[in-house]
Amino acid sequence: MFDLHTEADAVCDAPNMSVALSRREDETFAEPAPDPARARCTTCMMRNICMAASLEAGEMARLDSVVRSWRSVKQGERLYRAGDPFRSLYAVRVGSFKTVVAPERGKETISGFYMAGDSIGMDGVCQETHNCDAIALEDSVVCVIPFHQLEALCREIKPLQRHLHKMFSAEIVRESRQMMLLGNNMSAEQRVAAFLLNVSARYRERGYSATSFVLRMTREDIGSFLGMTLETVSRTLSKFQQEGLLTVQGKSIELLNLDALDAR
Amino acid sequence: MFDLHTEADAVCDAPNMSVALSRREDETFAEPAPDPARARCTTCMMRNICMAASLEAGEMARLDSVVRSWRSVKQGERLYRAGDPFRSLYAVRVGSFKTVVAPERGKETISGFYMAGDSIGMDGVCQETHNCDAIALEDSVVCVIPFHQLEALCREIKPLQRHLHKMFSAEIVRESRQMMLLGNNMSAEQRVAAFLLNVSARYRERGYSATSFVLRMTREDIGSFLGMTLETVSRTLSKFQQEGLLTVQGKSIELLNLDALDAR
DNA sequence: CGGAAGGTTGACGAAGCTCAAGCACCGTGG
DNA sequence: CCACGGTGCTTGAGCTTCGTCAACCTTCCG
Repeated sequence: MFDLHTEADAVCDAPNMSVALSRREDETFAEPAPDPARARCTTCMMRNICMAASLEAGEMARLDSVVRSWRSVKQGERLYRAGDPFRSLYAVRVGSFKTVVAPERGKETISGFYMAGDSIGMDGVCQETHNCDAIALEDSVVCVIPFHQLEALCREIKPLQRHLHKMFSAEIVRESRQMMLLGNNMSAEQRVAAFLLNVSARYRERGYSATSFVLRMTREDIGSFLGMTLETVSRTLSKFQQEGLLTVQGKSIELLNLDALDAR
Repeated sequence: MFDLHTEADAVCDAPNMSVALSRREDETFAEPAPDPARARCTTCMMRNICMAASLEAGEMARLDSVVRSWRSVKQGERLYRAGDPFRSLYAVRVGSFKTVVAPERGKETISGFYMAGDSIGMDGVCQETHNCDAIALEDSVVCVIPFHQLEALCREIKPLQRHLHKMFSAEIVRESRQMMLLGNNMSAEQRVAAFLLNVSARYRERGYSATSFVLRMTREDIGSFLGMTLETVSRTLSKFQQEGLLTVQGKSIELLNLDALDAR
């Protein structure tokens, strides 16, 4: 039921997908029997932007043997919570997630949005404890990548080690860009425009339309991510619509003028 | 001139240090002759919070053999610039740095402050190009850690690999905390208080006073880092002083009530 | 079909930005 | 030694943007 063909379909149809997935991850379970239906990097649609990127066939097969299980997470459910022990990285196979950081005092903040092909959980390595909640924005599926095994493999496969380091570093760069967006020399309009262009670019990378897409998150999520209120997000989108930069209908967005958005 | 004893002195006297350091890094130079005066992790005051943390003696010696050179950077000079090819991580041995990200358009932003024992440059891994400028806030010295060699060593020394991954992850966590601080549900007062407490804690970790220290950066730097103007930083500090939370005299700060600051 | 969650829009106020003026500090050069 | 200029810091006044509060609408799902 999850062979190459239907898997490809599932990925392509990700936004509407609601296939019932019954097999659950059990990370403490020692050595599950080989399962022809389990995750396979070698055939995954996301292999070029995921952990396996730039590996040769033989190396990818070895990675395959580490990524033995996947897990399905329903909309609104948590993949992990802050404080959970860290054991694995997760590669989003289908669907999308938000990560939420909650300070001791103060309101919780969305620290990132992740879509198919992105990896989640790297924040957990340093204290061996997850540092945020990861919540599914829609019904989703992730590959489970046991971190100790991945580290062991990285000691043997240089390109995999290199790739893991690049993933860590890319997350650092992504966050430092986000910090720049939040640093108050950027107006609400600039932030929303930058956010839309970012989402657009990521859809494009994945082969979807760069100009017409559905935002999986709420206005409140966007506001939290961009450091403003949901009202301001809403007003800004309305204003952009009035100016003919885009059309917005609830969560559906159509960008009409990427250049003008970029010029903000 | 840079043996165990004077090195320890140099670290302790970091803020006032102005020793003339003449030997420069030459990363392309293949195999410099062993130099008794070069950096030594085994005897470095910072070894417990730096790259070498948690290594055994033998392992540390191997790391030593990779960290063969250091580089001195005068106040205001750049350790590297955005766009420079990435080859090495740098561990701050003496002094302190700020990192500055500049977008295509828009004002540049301070993305971090780094003091002795911190490592800089992990943002460069993902594109093999530095992603920000690193500028010395005072006359400083860094250890040069050629990244390819470090990766090679990580494939052999598991605790070093683990430590490198934790450093990456800690940088991610640090940035996501900073993003939370910038997300606008925090007032200027809360941000400044959190900043001061953060600096305080880092001085404490390094054995300096947690309540009395000199800020090496300008008000403008702080403002950029915290997402506000230098005027607001100045006003906030003045207000804290009026309320008896601290005394401020230019760059010299004395914290009088850590708990009250924390309660902001 | 009804209720809850999410989204839009308006009115008002306040936090913090901008602009401006003046002061303190420090290294340089006469 | 002091004068001087530059950089950084402080403080004030007015203004703008965006947050807050509130009312109402839309959409979705059980």
